[in-house]
Amino acid sequence: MPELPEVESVRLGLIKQVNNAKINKIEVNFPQITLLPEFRKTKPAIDIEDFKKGLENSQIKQIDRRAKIIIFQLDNGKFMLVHLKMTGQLLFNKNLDNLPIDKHVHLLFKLSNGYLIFRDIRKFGYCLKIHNKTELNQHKVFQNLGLEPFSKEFTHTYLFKKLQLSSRKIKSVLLDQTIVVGCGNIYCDEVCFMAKIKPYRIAKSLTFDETKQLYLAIKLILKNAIKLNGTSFSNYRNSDGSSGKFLEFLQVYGRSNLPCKHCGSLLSKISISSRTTVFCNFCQK
DNA sequence: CGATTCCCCTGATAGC
DNA sequence: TGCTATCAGGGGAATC
Repeated sequence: MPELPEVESVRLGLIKQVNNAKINKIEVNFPQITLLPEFRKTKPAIDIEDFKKGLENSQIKQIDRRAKIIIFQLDNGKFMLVHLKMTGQLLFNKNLDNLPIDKHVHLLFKLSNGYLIFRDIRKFGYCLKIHNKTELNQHKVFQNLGLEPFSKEFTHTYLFKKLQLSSRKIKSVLLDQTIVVGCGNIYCDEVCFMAKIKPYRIAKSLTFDETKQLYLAIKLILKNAIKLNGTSFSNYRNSDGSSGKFLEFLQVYGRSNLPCKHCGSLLSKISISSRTTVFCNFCQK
């Protein structure tokens, strides 16, 4: 389940592999993947030729990231947006034989230096062609996004102000991408554990100091996870097909009823925002 | 405004 | 063997 560290790892891998490569040809196996999921039923007519024409014969000049969205900047002024959602993968290899070509490969990019595939078992992800910079900046997927966790605007004070305004559970706030982007189910639980705060605490009940612990935990957990190329719990892979190595450092996620690595008591499992949530009833206050 | 629930989709797993 | 139910959880949308 790609969250910010996984998406960032894919982006960094792709920069090494495909930056400055030319997109010669694109094979589209599942045209619906070029639309946002919410439009797939109401917009059955998909102009695949327009999608291909906009992207083929261009050169990849830059690969950026906003929240969990990867942004390819092309030399023809167009952009390509990719969201991996739950099971999406962007995989590159010089040889096609080294890639997992199956029914889940929705897009095949034939590049000047190899092959890039967009593979997504559950089809929640998307790959959009963006006509120009104006369309990019005004695109709905970027509206209502909160601060990047590593931006200078994201401060302890900012987080404290946001939490003071909220009567929601702290984990719901962390999952809410309009406050600060990047944390999904895995890292929310890990952040709460590191900050020693129970995930069901009401946001505005956190003290200034607790908020500081939470703030530091968000940055430290995400930073460490990026350093280890993310967490490969199930489907996630880096762009070269390798697994992320943060899995062994997980303290609570996926460990319900197992002993807490800190105090040894069994970890609790509850549901918050319809998400499985694991925490230590003793270490977290 | 928030909380809840359902939905998109497929694979893994459990139970009968 | 094979059917059915449940779970996984990023994000949008409908409902209360």
